[in-house]
Amino acid sequence: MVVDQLREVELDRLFQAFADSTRRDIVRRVTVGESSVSGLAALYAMSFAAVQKHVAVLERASLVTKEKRGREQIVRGNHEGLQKARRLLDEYEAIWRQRVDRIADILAEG
Amino acid sequence: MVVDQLREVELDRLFQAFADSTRRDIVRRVTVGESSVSGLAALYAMSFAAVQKHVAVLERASLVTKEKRGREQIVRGNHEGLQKARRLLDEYEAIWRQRVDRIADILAEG
DNA sequence: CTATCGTACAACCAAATGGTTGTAGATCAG
DNA sequence: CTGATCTACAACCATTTGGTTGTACGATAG
Repeated sequence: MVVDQLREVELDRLFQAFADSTRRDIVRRVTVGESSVSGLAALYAMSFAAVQKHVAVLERASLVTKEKRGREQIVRGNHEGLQKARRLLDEYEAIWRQRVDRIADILAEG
Repeated sequence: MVVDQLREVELDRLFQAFADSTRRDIVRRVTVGESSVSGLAALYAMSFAAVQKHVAVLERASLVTKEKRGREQIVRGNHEGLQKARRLLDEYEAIWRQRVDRIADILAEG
């Protein structure tokens, strides 16, 4: 399925975005309350440009949105991306539970 | 906290492991039913060594276990790693919900 | 015993990642 | 207007990643 290829790329980006502790921290912070890019940059021991790149990665993964306000760029958490990741892991868990149930069935038969 | 640094590295590995569609597929398959490394390798349009590396990444992330059986190496899904990832995303969702609730409270007051 | 199978691992390569510095354009404060 | 602030983006660099091929070795089948 062609559609699923898109979905796979989307998931690649999603999990890739989560695979860095600075980015996870940014998601946490902007979910609690919005912040400018420079506001975020002040929190980490790295350059502004580095933080800017992290925000860009999160934006591409739909985990965060950016909105211009004056000369600042306001970053906010985006629930949708989060839900997508959770839903996938839920699927995996469901598969796992099915397997456990099947084994339980086999044991019950024996 | 020093302990949390370990946890962060662990999470890096976990999400990094999920950030590849081949690896997600492997997790799905070996969760449904165990498989040898060569059995898995036969499924994908890449070399045995490449699949071997993917399995190693999953093993390091505790998403999969390997066990020698004769000359084969049997790969199985590991529920623990999956749960860890889900729990983290649950945390994020909880933070989000708190925020939404807070906004709802503010609106209720107004 | 010998050939084959399944695995491990090293060496190599191209591309992506995570960081840097530097330059330049808006926007705001005084 | 001038200077400071916030952002964007390019160029560069080291390391990691995802793939390859080739070699070696234990376990199994005939």
